[in-house]
Amino acid sequence: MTRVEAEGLIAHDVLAVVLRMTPSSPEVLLWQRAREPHDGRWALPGGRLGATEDVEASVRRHLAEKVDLGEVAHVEQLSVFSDPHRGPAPRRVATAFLGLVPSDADPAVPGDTAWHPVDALPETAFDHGTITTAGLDRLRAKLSYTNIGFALAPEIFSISELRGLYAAALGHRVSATNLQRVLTRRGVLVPTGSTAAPGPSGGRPAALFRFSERSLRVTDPFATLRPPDRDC
Amino acid sequence: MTRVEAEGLIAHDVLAVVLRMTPSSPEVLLWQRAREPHDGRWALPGGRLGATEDVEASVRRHLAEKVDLGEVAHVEQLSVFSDPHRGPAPRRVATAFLGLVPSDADPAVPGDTAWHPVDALPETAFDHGTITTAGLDRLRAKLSYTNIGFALAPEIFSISELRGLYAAALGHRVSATNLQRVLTRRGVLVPTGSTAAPGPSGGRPAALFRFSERSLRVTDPFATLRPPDRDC
DNA sequence: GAGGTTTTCGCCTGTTGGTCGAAAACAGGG
DNA sequence: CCCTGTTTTCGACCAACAGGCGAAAACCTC
Repeated sequence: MTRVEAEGLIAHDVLAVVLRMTPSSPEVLLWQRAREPHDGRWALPGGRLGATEDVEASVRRHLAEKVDLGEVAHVEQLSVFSDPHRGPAPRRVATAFLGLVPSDADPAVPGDTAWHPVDALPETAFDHGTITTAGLDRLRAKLSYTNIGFALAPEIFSISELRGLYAAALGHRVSATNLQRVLTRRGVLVPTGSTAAPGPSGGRPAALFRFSERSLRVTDPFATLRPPDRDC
Repeated sequence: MTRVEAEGLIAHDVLAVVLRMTPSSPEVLLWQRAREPHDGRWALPGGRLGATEDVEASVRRHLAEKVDLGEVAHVEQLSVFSDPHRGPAPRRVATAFLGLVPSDADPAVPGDTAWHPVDALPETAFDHGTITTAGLDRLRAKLSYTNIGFALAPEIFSISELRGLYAAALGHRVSATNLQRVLTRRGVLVPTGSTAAPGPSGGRPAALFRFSERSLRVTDPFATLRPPDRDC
């Protein structure tokens, strides 16, 4: 046992599951390792926690090396991964984050970095496959009771586009009727008044919407067992 | 800068917000520090992450020093607290957990340890007040869409007792009618068939219930925007 | 203008949660 | 033994909400 291990000092990493929706499937941002351990495998972006930053600042700093931070619309903490055998020695503890990139953004990425559909991941390094799944699960859950869709969608979009994004994230079909009604009733979606140009094969032009807020908010009906009389 | 700081090695602690419901208010388990820093202030139970354990195993180990682990019905990870200035140097990162103790348990605790109502906390050490609030917020949210009440209630209980626990945790009155209907419909509550003895002033004897499962489960209606046809 | 395509909107239905009041089941006192 | 007070339970009603369907609207090309 080395001196630092005896003192209980541990290397702390931050990692980000950065997701983007495509018409067919969610994609996660991975980079290919070029050295041992796990040479050649694909890993989540991240790196060491610095001495003067908290974990969120750290993950943003490391993310900036792989993707334009302006394109990342939302970042939130996921969970700590600390199994002593999650990687080869020496031991490393990682705080994982979820990052979301709107579907219309196509940020430039370094040569070792690429988007991979989550249902056909390459061989991943360490426990990064598990962490990716945890990120997607979190997104799916929050789509139901928050306005987190703002981080997947362009500024302006039609209900059809939004339905495609929700369907890709959730993995099942979504009713456009219901989606519009639920999100507008909750006040997360507001009409812009303008309409999009119809497609090449015609069709009624789609009304365009935007999210009322572009930061995370939990919507009301989340809380069953409410206080009486709507107050407290 | 010392050698270990240059290497990015950081002390990692685990902390637990252990909550218990009383008729008047939630209580959190705190112990009084007997040395600097923050000598005399009250702190959450916890300690260093060991070399051969993950964070959950670690928090259970440290918790066992303060309270009988058999009385802790549920433990889950909350969040990482990593502000470089959350305490005096040297820097420490902490993974916080939420622990729940049923209301009928009254575990023996060491002399430096005591339960404190969360609405009248003593002067707390470091950021432990903030962490306590985060724990209570998590509990309140999960009461709505999971069966987490199992960790607050005795094995067998009446609806009135359960209503008291929910009211204490949520901070507002709860309808007994609605609570019973919602929880039984979701299948988290099942009647035992037996009834309790009436109180000293009479009254109809209360039917007794128990939770169908004593491990965390997310209940269905949580997911709005369901897949079509109830399948998929 | 006719036919095809896409989106939008109104209507209906089943489920859920909130509220209220009546009824049930007990104790104690006259 | 009946009446009152107390506590719990249950049924009924209502409002809000999500899911589904089909008609209508608004565009295209031919």
